[in-house]
Amino acid sequence: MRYSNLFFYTLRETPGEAEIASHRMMLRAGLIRRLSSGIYTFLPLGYRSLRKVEQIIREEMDRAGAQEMLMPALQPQEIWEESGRLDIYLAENILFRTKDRQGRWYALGPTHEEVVCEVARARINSYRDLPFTLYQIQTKYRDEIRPRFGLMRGKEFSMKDAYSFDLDADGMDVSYEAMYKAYKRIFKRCGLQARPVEADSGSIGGDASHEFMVLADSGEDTVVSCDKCSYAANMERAQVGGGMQDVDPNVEQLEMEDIDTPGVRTIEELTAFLNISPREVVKTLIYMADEKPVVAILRGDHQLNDLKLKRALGADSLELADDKTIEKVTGAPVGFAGPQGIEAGVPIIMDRSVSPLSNFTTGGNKKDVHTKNVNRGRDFQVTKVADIREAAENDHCPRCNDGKLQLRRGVEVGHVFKLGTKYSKPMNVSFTDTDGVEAPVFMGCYGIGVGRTLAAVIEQNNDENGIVWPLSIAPYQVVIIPVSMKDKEQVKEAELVYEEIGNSGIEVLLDDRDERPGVKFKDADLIGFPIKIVVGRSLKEGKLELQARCRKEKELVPQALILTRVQELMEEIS
RNA sequence: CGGGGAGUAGCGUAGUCCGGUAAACGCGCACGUCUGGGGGGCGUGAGAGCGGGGGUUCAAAUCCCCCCUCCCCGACCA
Repeated sequence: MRYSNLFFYTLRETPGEAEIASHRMMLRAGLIRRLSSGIYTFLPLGYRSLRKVEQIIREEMDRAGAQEMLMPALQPQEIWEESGRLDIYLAENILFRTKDRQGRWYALGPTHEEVVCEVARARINSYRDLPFTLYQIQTKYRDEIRPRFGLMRGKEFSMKDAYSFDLDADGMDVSYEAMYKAYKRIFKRCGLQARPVEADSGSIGGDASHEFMVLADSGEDTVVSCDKCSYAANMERAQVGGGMQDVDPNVEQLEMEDIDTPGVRTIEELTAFLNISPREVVKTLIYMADEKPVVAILRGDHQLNDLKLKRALGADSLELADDKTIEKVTGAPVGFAGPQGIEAGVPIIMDRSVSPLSNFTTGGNKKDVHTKNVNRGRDFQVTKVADIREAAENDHCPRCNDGKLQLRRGVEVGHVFKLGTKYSKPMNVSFTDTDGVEAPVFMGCYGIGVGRTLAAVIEQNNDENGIVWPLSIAPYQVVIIPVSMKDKEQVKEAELVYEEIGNSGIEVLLDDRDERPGVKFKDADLIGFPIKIVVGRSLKEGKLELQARCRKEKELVPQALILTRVQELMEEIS
């Protein structure tokens, strides 16, 4: 391809809409263009890279034994009723829906569990028909609450989604493992450092799941990892280790005492008012779990993790209680709750870190009053002790003895789930086993955000001049720049090299624009082609300049050797 | 949806508080010219009526009302 024929543009200045590196650079390099919030056009250069990511995914999925198919984006609403997910998705307002001329409802698929189940059950009769794994690369539609960061979160986005079907849980584990391994290879080939972390399965549901995270400051998730062992988890799920010591029996339990704390509601206000550490305070939160009030208590310097609380309670829904409920449960307005004197029958869930505390300060369950020297056992009883707080920097690792937890930001590029029979039961995907008994299949589902992966690659591979594409997914592998289009010798040589390299199967772009050299160099760096050949002043000595985008050094290569040297360099940087 | 910010030429912005009579600047674009190894110089020129609608006023980018769009922080997810 010649620049003179290429549909592209680059922007000198950063469009105001872009905040993070990948978004900025994709706009500046002319890879994508926004049509509307969360909706993007892939321009030719960006689309080439996107297709390369897709191709890597295809190769690795096929290698893992999965089979590609293509399901419809437009889905009749009935199948969503059948799986029982329609209400949930409608409540979340995430579906793009439309009616046909007959008034029937359709949804633009936000995901494809329902459709794939419909397909699979048509085929599966006997245990002999299992196992298999299907996948597709499809555009998904989700009315996201907040699209952002360019390709990172869109209303329309490309996703590879795969679904495995197995006889039983063991089979499912094998399929899961195969996908897990394939994912590692996919991200590695894309030039990404992605790390699998334990994850919450969210609205897709299911038992176990891992997310593949790319560490980046711009990431929307927080990744918790151990500095000594391999433990890593999404903040949503991250456990907290450390001993669960009990109260020191030698500490004398002092008399409870009320303190007047007018207008003091938050932990910050309280610790400032009393001049004590938040570690000596117990914070009391009132939640509604499945419509019933519960009390959660944790140390003043900790944050509650509501997903963990929800799991500890085995609840389906969990939300903060409203002011009215809080008054009813504690007898005081918001901000003065304490575990002592809670309404009878309301369960109290205590975070493990509260266990060793004695004579602590907490809300007095009266307006403008806090109470000190509160003690568990004497002053209140807990229903359950559990790990319900958010992990914090330097917390103990839950898996190894001496590790400390670290918090980093990450981008979720892939997610693998063990679904079990969550969809196969309602969707009636079953088979007859060897005993002639009908049983539901065990499913897994496996997603990769294709565009998001592309963005993550740029997030991880860029410098002040632009993108530094890994060879595997660069829009073109090599760019040839004749320094002056007025120099006939340079132009002639550039054309020859362009032919030679192109004929060898390498993807090459010739910058035949009559631009000043600085412009050509800047564009090449911004778009980030892995290899650059400059035909310039050294041509007089019969030499060409060769440079990898990811390296500082340039080398002079005799004309006759350029193809060989390019091939070697490609080998070196891949 | 709650909180914060912003819509002025293809892009980046100034002007808005304190209304004032051809809407400014840089980049990009076109033409000419000098140049030709990191977004070059000089000159000439085209391009917006200020997100949309309504109102106030002698006069509105600027003040008031309504609406739309975009970005950032939170809940959601690949």
